[in-house]
Amino acid sequence: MTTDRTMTIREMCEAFDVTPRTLRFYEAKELLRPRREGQKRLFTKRDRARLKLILRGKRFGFSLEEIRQLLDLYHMDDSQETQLRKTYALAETHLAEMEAQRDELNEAIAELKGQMAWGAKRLKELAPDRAAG
Amino acid sequence: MTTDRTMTIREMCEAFDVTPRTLRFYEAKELLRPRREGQKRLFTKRDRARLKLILRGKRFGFSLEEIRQLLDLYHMDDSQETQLRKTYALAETHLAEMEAQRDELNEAIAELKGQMAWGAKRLKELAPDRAAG
DNA sequence: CGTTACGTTTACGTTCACGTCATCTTTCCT
DNA sequence: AGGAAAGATGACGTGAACGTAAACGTAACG
Repeated sequence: MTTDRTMTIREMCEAFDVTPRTLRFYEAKELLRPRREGQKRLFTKRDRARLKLILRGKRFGFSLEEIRQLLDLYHMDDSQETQLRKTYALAETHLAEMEAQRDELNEAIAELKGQMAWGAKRLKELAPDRAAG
Repeated sequence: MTTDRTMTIREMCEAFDVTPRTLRFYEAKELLRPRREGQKRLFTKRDRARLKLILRGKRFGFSLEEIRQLLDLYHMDDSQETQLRKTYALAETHLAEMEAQRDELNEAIAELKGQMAWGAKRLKELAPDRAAG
């Protein structure tokens, strides 16, 4: 019983803090494929997993088109070997990108901390009594 | 003698792989302030440092407006204490964001590696002879 | 049985971050 | 002097990622 309830568009919006427009837009761009009950969209557990990945991808600065490609990585099912290899290769590229980004991010964090230490020192000089934080 | 040569717009473009339009756009948005020699822009070491930070910020998904705020962090000079405190507070916020992003990125990397391991296994089953990578 | 709430499609509007002309100086070369 | 090369200033165009408004369906509620 894997909490496989289907959700309405409103429920999705509240759960993920997005607008209906956004979900319909993602569907138009083929990032989501909710089932239909008549006209109405029904979002499954699978859709929720994909949406989670989409939003994460966005936070990392990937475009929706890039994300669309990436989504297949998490749904490599019974594709042909050729397709599977292509997908795998794409995954390697993106993995490298993400690791590079993480490393650069760590550098940036270190630099920023350095600047803040300098700022804290200056604040301390200006007002030795009131703490800096 | 800190390599403090000023550079023309073309030299900047080649050095950072951007277009003239981009540099003029950043200036219009007050992210850069090159000096002028008559009409012509002259980019100093300081401008180069700022541009580097701008491009990095972009890779991390910050908007130009956010980046503009952040740039002050690296140029906290002789501002008033009040201003310095505000800047410092902003830095703390951004630092937290960046650390959160790094952590999430690490998670995502781990997940992706997991998926790739699964894919590699499937490829191995399909063709035990040809290696996967 | 009206209206309120939720859902749909279609279509035009908007913001960000530039790209792409068109048109003008300034400068350097022959 | 004539002309290409580099730089400048508008002004309009563009792609991505939605926002927003109009017009419609339908299902439940008082």
